[in-house]
Amino acid sequence: MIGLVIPVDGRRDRKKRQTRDDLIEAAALLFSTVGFDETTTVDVAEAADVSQRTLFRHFPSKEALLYGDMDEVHELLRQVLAVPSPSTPITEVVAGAMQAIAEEFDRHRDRRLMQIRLAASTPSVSAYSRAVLQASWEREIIAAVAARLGVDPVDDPRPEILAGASMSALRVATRQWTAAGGRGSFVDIANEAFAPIASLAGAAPAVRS
Amino acid sequence: MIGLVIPVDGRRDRKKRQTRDDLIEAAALLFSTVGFDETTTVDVAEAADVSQRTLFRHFPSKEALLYGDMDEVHELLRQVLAVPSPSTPITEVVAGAMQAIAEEFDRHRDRRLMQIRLAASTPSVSAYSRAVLQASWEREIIAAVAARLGVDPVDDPRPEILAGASMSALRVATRQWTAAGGRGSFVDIANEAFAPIASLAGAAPAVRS
DNA sequence: GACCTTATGTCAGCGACTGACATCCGTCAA
DNA sequence: TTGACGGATGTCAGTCGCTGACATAAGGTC
Repeated sequence: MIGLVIPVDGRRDRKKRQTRDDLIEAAALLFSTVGFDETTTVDVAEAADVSQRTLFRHFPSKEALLYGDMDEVHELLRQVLAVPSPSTPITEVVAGAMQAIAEEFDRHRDRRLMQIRLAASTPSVSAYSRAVLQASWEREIIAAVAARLGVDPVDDPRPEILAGASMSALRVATRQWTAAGGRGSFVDIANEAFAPIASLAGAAPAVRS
Repeated sequence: MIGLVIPVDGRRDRKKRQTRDDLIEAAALLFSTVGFDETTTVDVAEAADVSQRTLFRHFPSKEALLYGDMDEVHELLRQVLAVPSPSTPITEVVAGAMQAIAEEFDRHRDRRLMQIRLAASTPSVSAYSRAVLQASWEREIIAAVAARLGVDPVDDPRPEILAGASMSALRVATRQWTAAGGRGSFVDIANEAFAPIASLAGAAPAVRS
């Protein structure tokens, strides 16, 4: 009976969530079978049995629709990066972020592989992945590293450099993962790609002039 | 008379080049005064006294039009990164690339500042800058570093990590530059942002397992 | 001067995305 | 239960980036 104490989202919110999920699933199916550019947003809307206008009320763009289930990754990142202990080496802070993302990718292997493959073959998707998704993850990492170092990320370039390096390692890992046909643990691949950064502990001294 | 030996581009090529330049200049003026989103491609085409169709024969997108003069930067990069001496530390390879880009930005200060400001305020421009422009520079750096290390950039993540870190430093520098109102030497700002990477010489051991 | 090439104009059209308005249906209070 | 409110959706018309197809004009070549 405990669960009932919490007023679970009402029917309205559930229905909204449902159409959103329907759209994401319909898009995933069509994009992966027909192709991203070959599928129109009207196609997706009809497959989800809603109007195109509704689709664009739920997602700001066709690309955002493809990555509609990425909120989870962002939320995970935020949790993992929250309150980094002042004694934690910064390389471990970013390593934790990489680990969290990689584990999530392993958990949703098929979906993530599909998205990575589409990004590799479709320029607009690739741009969105880099400039919107990865950039937002990067900002989380920058904020966390800056907080851990006690510096202002606008003045001190180190948080952003470290975050950028990590995102590069992540991109290498995803490329290797798909090259291997998605076989094996992505966590392992990501860890190896991240190794050159992990081994930097203690490097990168202060740069104040 | 020596110059005449070289068959300078004929009238046709000169005219083509001219309309291309006209489009770039018309776009720069309109984008910086009216705004990027507020200016239509038809507006730019008319300001350059050509048809919209001609505009899209010269540039693949509105964003590419804004950055129509970036070929030079890419060409510069390619030259600076060509044939890195086997004795050059890799941090100096990327430092040279950063230096080349920064000097070019100082040479075309006003134009670059305008582009950076538009990227900071317009999402689609920001995405293009990151995912197309910077990504292409990154690829040049990756190739050069990989060649210098004698490794395959698909297997070894270090070239891409180093390139990604450099691009992050560049982004920090451009942000600091515009925050300072574009005053001062961008080369100096870029050098300082790059310092944490420059001081890594010798770090990042091999990662082969 | 005839012939091919190529840059440009014109036109029609597709598809992503948006504002405006109507409608329908949860929600909640009377 | 009912009725009022609000938010989710549908419909419609429109803007704008971008493209294919075809015609034209001008440059380059023999």
